[in-house]
Amino acid sequence: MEDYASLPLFRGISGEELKTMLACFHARGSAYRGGERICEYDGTCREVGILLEGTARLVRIDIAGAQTILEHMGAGSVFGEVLGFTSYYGDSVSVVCEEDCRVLYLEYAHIMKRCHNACAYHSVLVQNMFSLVTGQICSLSRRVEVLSRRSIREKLLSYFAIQAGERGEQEFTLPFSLTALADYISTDRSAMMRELRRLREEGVVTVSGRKVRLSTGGEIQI
Amino acid sequence: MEDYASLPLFRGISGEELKTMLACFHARGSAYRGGERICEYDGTCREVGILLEGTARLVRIDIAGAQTILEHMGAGSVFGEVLGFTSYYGDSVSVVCEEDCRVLYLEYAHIMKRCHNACAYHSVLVQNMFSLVTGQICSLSRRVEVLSRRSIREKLLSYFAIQAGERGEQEFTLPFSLTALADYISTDRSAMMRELRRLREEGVVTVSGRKVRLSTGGEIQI
DNA sequence: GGGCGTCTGTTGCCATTGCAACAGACAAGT
DNA sequence: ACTTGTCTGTTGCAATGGCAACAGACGCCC
Repeated sequence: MEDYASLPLFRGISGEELKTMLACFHARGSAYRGGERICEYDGTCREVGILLEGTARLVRIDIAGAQTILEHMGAGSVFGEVLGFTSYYGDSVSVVCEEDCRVLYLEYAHIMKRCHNACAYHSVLVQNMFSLVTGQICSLSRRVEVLSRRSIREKLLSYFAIQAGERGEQEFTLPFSLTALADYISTDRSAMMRELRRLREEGVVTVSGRKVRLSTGGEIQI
Repeated sequence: MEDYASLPLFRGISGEELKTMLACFHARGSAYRGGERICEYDGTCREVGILLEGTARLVRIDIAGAQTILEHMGAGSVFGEVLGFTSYYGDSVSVVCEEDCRVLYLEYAHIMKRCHNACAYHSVLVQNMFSLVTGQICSLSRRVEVLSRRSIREKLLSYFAIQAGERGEQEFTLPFSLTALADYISTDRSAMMRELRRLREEGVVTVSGRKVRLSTGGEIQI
């Protein structure tokens, strides 16, 4: 049974009940190594994946080969084509493993249909899934908030402010490498480094490695 | 009872049952005029709104007064602070009425809790809500797809390609004014007009008013 | 140790873009 | 008819940012 019960998706569901549910949903597990492609959104995938262990990213690769990270995922994250991301015109969207992953798959149709077994906690699962998806909206809207800024400086400050706000502190550690951060805010890495240096010189932020500290009042002087 | 049954949120729920459910959820209606603020995401709103009639937009206004449209909503759209959007640090997020609106509010807590009345279609409602929220993810991720392009030209072509793809045609009508489009892709309006003219001169697109036509193969030559 | 890959950090150059400041078209309201 | 507001369309100018092309640091594997 493992420790499924500790996953957000199964919160409030007893271990016994979960066991029968997983069978009912045709649950299956898989493991992946770093760099491997977990799945591709090509219109055929009708399952929902739950990341049990490891980290992964949802990336879009366009015709020219340019990559965009759509989402970062850690343990407990859910993904799946049915959850709203779609690919367009030669662009490919796929989930790629970063650190070695273990994934649990559930059939979407079984989650959504009224189950003829009428598992007692079926609706609890749907509600949990709902709150996970809501969390995705939250992180996507944060991304839009950052991307909609006009200059690199504003993008950085907006991103830093959001991070600091989530932690409730003026200091935090980036969940990214700086290279990935440039990707996240969709700018040229060297241009971002340049701007980062200016921010440092002006004393707005202190950056060392992945540690970032906003100077007091730093979030006001946009 | 009106025509609630035709709303995506209530799909599959019979009129009689819906009546008792609405009472159970403490549903209430409101009407708004164009330009009015429907609600503000200030941490106090625990309801889900369903747009019955009219159009509205979800906008963020930052400290400097700059507006960003986070979402466009038509009849059937759901909104609410509990659905994932949040505001940060003096930025205000609110739903603003465009065309005169009628809105139905449901209490989020009642939707999510297992109802002691055990309405038969409670879980259908949750599932419908789930698919609406999934649709929001879809539109947000499209927005990210557009915003993550580096140049105005790429943003426009990416946006056009997505629109054309949704309609399944090379010609379509913008749901926006050009001014709002510049806002959507987060660039300076005049710079966008300039780029639009270049695209027109190069024969990549034909733009007249809000009608846009992509030249055949136009979506390839990014 | 040597090779490989990824990440950080830097610089010069030029196209792109944001900004300010226009002007005309059009609709709605008084 | 006049005002008001919003939308479209344009231009000059300055600065921002993207690109190419570096070099050093670090970890990993053979």
